[in-house]
Amino acid sequence: MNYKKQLEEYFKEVDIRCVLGLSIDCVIFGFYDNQLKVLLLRWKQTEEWGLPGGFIYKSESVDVAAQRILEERTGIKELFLQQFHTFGEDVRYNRQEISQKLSWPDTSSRQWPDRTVSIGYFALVDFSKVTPTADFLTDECRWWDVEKLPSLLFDHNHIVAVALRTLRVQLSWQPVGYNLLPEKFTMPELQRLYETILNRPLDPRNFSKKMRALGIIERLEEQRKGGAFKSPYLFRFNKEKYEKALQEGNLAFS
Amino acid sequence: MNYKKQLEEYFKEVDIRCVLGLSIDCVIFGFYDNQLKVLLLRWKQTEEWGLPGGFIYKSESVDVAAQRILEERTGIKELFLQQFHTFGEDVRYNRQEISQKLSWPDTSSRQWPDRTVSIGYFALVDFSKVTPTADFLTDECRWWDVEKLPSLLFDHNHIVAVALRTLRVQLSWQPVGYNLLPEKFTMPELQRLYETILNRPLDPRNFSKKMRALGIIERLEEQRKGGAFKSPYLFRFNKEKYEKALQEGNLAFS
DNA sequence: TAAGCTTTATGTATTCCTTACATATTCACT
DNA sequence: AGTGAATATGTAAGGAATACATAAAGCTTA
Repeated sequence: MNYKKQLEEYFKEVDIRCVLGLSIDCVIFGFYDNQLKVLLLRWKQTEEWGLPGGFIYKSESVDVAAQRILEERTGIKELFLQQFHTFGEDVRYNRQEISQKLSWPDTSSRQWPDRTVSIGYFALVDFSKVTPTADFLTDECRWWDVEKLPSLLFDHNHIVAVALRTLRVQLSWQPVGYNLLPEKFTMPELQRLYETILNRPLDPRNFSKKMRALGIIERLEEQRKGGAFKSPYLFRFNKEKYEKALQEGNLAFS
Repeated sequence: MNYKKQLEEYFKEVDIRCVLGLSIDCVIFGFYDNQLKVLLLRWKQTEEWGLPGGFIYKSESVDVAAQRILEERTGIKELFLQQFHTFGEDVRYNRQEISQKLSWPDTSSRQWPDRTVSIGYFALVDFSKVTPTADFLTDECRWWDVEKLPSLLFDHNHIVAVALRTLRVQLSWQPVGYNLLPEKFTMPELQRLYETILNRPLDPRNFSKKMRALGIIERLEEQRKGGAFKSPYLFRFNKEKYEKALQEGNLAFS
């Protein structure tokens, strides 16, 4: 089988070029249709889904590896990317089960150690800018509603849960959410984003007041037409003001 | 030289028993004399200081390894211990320089890869409960004022800086500071702790009000005698109330 | 083209939290 | 008994968070 051969080659390459026993897993968040989405890959010739991930070259910074993996496996460049936790349980998952599910070739000749420690990164991306594309290891790549994930490979459900918790905490600290929206967005869109991530309804008057008080977004004259209702104004995130507010410490959101 | 032999043996053991290319570094914070302290070790036959650290057994959870290392190298059990960052730069430090400084034996025969990725943990301990003790790799173990650290081995100054930043953020989020104080403490002691970590003065009336409003400490009838001044009341941290407040989300401190 | 439906935009009163600020008290020491 | 040093504490003002309701806009469709 061609794929199996490819996989063997890949593992051989990894064993030679990469740091043994370490991997990177990326939780890529996007926002669409008022839902927080996660980008998942379906492994070739299986119905098994998992997070995009990969390995670290022997003389490569882990941060750079995370960026590279993200780019290799999703085509996304320049995004909000942050390390959030390193997963080092002694038993992260049933290795035999995984090997079976993915029809992995016999790995007994590999250099790879029994246990893999994985460094978790999460990314926030503009949903509209991503074209999910499967790569040589996978048959399919698509967004999944974070609330409706299937049972994932490895300990990836757990990793997503930790990433999500981290995202929630971060959102209360600094307005990272902008990274999930296109350049121009409306106030209701922003509110939906917050409501979705924080998982609770927010009052539109208070939300608008608070967001505008932060002084890091600016209202454009443009409005978004097309809906069967009053056209909302468009806003834009102002990075300079954001950096300034960051330095001055006026950034908390509760 | 006996020590050099010991070191060789140790490295050999590590190569056999431990996960290759991964290490753990612990930043142990204590509080004394109104100063935030960090526990450092001086390597044998050198004047070089570094963080306590170690390696992970092949089938050991990284969290457990961190606890074990802490216990092995400081005698401390049961403490607040938390993973805060994984350091995976391609060049974390000048390896040759380190090898020279520590008079390491020739390591060319080792299994160990060129680059080590280190998982950082920070610990908060009751200063009075720790008896700094050097181990077989070190000549001396003592507390250093976090503001007056010497130039440390590896990238340990950087690791301490990141740990400190994390601690500051955490302190604004939840009252982790209790872990740095003995069971009974006075309000001024608690205030000094916060002032030290946050690096700014706080108003005693407001501080007391706020702390008591959190509802997680209780005032005892006891007072601390001995100073040439009004005896302060003793307080105790109430863990049950704390857990409850945590669940209800009433824990932020700004 | 008018009515209807849906969504957006917005102000005010109340409460709560944060901040600023000064003095009386206690205890040991002399 | 007086002194010095640290502790304990209340109140007023300002700012932020919350609760709450209605008018206007834009498309649909009758």
